[in-house]
Amino acid sequence: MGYNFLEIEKKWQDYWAKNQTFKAENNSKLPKYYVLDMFPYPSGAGLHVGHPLGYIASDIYARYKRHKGFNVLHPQGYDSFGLPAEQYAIQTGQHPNITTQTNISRYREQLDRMGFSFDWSREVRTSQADYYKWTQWIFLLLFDSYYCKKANSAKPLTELIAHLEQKGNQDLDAVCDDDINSFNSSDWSSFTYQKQQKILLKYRLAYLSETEVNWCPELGTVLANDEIVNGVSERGGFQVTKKKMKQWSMRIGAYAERLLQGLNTIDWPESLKEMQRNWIGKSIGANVRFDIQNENGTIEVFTTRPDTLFGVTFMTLAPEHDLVKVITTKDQKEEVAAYVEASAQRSERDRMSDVKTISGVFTGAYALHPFTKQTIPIWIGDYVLAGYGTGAVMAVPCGDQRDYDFAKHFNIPIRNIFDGADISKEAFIEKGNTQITDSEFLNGLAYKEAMASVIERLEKDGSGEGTINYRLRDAIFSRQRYWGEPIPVFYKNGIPFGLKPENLPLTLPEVEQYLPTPEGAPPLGNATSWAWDTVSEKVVSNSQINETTIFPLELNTMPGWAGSSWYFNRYMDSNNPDVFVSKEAVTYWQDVDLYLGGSEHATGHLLYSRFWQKFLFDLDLLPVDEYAKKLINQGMILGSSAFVYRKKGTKEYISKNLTEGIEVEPIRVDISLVNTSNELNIEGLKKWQPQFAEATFVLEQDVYFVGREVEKMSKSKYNVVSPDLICEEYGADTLRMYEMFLGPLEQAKPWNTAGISGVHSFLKKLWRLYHPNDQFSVSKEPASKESLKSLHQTIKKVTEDIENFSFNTCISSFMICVNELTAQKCNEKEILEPLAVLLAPFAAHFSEELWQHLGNSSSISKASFPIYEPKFLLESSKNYPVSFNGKMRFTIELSLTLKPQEIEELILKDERTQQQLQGRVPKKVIIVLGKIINIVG
RNA sequence: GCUCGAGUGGUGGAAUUGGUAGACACGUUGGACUUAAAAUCCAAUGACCAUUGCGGUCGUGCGGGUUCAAGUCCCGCCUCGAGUACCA
Repeated sequence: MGYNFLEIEKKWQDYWAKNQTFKAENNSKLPKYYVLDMFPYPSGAGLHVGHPLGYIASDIYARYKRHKGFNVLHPQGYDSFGLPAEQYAIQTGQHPNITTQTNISRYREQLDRMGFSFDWSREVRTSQADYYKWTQWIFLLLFDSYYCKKANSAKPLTELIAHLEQKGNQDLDAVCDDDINSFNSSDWSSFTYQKQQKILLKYRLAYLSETEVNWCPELGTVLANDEIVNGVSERGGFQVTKKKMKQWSMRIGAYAERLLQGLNTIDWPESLKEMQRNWIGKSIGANVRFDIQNENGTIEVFTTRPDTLFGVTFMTLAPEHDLVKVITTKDQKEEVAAYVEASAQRSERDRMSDVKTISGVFTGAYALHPFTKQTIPIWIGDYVLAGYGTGAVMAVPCGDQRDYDFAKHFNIPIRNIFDGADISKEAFIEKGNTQITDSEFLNGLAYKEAMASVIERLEKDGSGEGTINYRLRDAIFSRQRYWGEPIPVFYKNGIPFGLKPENLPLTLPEVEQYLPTPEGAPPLGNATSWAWDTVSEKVVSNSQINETTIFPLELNTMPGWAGSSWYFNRYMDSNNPDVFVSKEAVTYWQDVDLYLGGSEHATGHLLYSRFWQKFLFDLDLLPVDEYAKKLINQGMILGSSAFVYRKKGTKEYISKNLTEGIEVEPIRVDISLVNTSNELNIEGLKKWQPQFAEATFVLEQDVYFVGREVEKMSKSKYNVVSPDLICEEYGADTLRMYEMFLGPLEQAKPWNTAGISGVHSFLKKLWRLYHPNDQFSVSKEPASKESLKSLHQTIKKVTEDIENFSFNTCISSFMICVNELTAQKCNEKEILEPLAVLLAPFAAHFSEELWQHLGNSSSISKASFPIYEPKFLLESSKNYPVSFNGKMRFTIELSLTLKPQEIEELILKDERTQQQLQGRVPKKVIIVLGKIINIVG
């Protein structure tokens, strides 16, 4: 009996499940460690070999930490609301819940097969009412909070109301919509209840607003930017238009600065932090107000270069800017109207893809320079975006390339205010030490001082102030979809009210049709009985509501990121029906110590979840305001698609190396029809799809060679490799180790089974070493010095490498160790015992089996990790190996005069060397001119 | 365009952060065992030259530089990947 992985793996998976080996306790004297994976969306295609990469890595670390004496929380769950299940429901009428359940069971089966040490007793599913109850609850908290800039924290809305009652909105420093007029306390009390609620909505962190969205009439839904390809919907290819809609939004902008600063406190990949920084897009500058000539009012602009204020020769407004209508002169009216109309027609995609075309039109109006009072022509141009800054810019052609191009195009004069700069060809955009000239009080100053000076002056004159702008937009929270969390809100006279928390969850109703209603309302509009039996009661219980009336519920659902923005906290206490997470649980677990997931979530999930965490922290519901101390992005495992080449317009397929000079269309074929030498199974292909049944093949050396291309693994590309087949053929332990051996964790790499036999034979080799004649056998004799040296070298290397998440080199170390032990014919218990524990995080089932053979009755996961003891390496070293750089002539000459003894003396004498060595034996000493230059060891 | 990241044998990838480049594995070649195959084990394997021995020369995308010493640091390019896109 050899290494029977199928039997061993089944046995231990059953054992772990039965004994709940990996259940984490919420109270323990052990230090805690929380290892989290980004939970998967259970898609119909099942897992492919790319999915488990991160799970394997986190599982290795979680198991390692258990051996190191930590109480490890390593949970898993499902992000189970989402579009594919809904699409499937639309096509087939099957309830998304059924699809989701089926997919989850399949995922669970696959995950179990790989031997992950998840604590399944804490599983969460975002689509389950006992989970989304709390998602809705958090929504209500956001709805009932505002952001106080003075405290730099979210606060309950009741505090805002108290302030408004006392002082109106005077002396209030809160984040809000920008269309609020000022009022005092008596104004406030004179407002109708209706009006008061409207004002409050402008402060709530979850608020309703008119937002421009990508509307697809055919699909009856709003699309995200990445669901639109070339101006039409990705799904179906339908026309997409701009539409203003009332949408729920989240004031994530209030947290922009804290989200930015928080990045400095967490150990996340620098590239990911950089992405978030860019996404938040902080820019420091000034708002400057220009009076309009012959007109009441001002134009406010945002600029990052207030130092160039004297270089302004025109201004540009976004076509959508409110003032356009007001200031345009009679003469220009027609032209301006036409331009505004034209740019409204252009989709954002158009405007983006066509950055080179310069367009604009003069309004006929003039602004006045705040200092010189000179007149400045006001233009309209679509290179200015309504949504950023103030929707208007002061154009400084000498210092900004776009302004420069615009000025050149329309023959607007350019003023050079940079001393000695050449602006004959392009703008001078450096911010260095170049002095500014021709700028009154700024003359002779450079960028930095000029900035400060201008801002000071603007603030004194009241025509502007230093300010900070963020690119980060508030996040739209409404989706016109069925398969998502219902938003727990109802309307009275158009004013939204939150349900009472005790009435949650507001469950998703049954509908006949998953499509929008004929009137264009979201799918929830199809619910005939929704809630009115169950919810009307709850609605009525709200004190503000007239009890006899029933009010409409919100028909939109929440976006995909709602449920995933707080799930990591739920795991800490996932079965608690009374709170989203208990104080005790969160006090013990605090935060995630290690979070693993893909970098594609950089500006989505990973930003929104940080936002919710900070919000819940502000309300004193969580102890920390960053939830993940360390994050690692595992690289994607890519597929290697196979292509056949059809000669254009024929049914003739040409082997890869013969296609040169022939016009061919590459067609993807299923990779199971291709072997590792890229030879095609032609008979298989003919059966695979009818289009190939009649095909003829042009071969080279009697075989058809396919082309290969590395791309994302996907069902539609026929390049998916399932882990089940690998487990069948080699076992889960081999799969786990091979995926790690493939290369560095963070790196993207194509899947390739070529090397898997190496990892598999490593396990077989180790198995054989302790199963001579197919019987388990260990020697009780003390181990040889050589074996101990091999073992401790491996302990040292593996421990270091696990800590650095360098799992690929760990596996190399194991292989070296086993090769050495085999060569020494070592089979001592003294070696095997620690080696089994060392290997346990990687080959979990394999180690359990050996552990049992060694006579242990409990799981190896309770064993403590072996400790490296330097003495085993020291004892076996007798001499200092010394090397010299053979290329250096004088080095050789000197070394010739030094005998090994003298070198040893030199080493012992040198204080710095001794410090550096700290008792270790040097591997190598570099000596130049009789001085120790460097020691390696 | 801008911002990050990466370029090492036939292949995946190591290299203790400036110290013998190519660990480990795949593949290839040769050998052992076997009637044979599978499995297993042993040896060779960066390139070129010399192989009657020792060996020698060149080599980490390209061109420079710093250093006793550079895959690693600095300057200038080239190629690929990711993110972002008129952000004032």
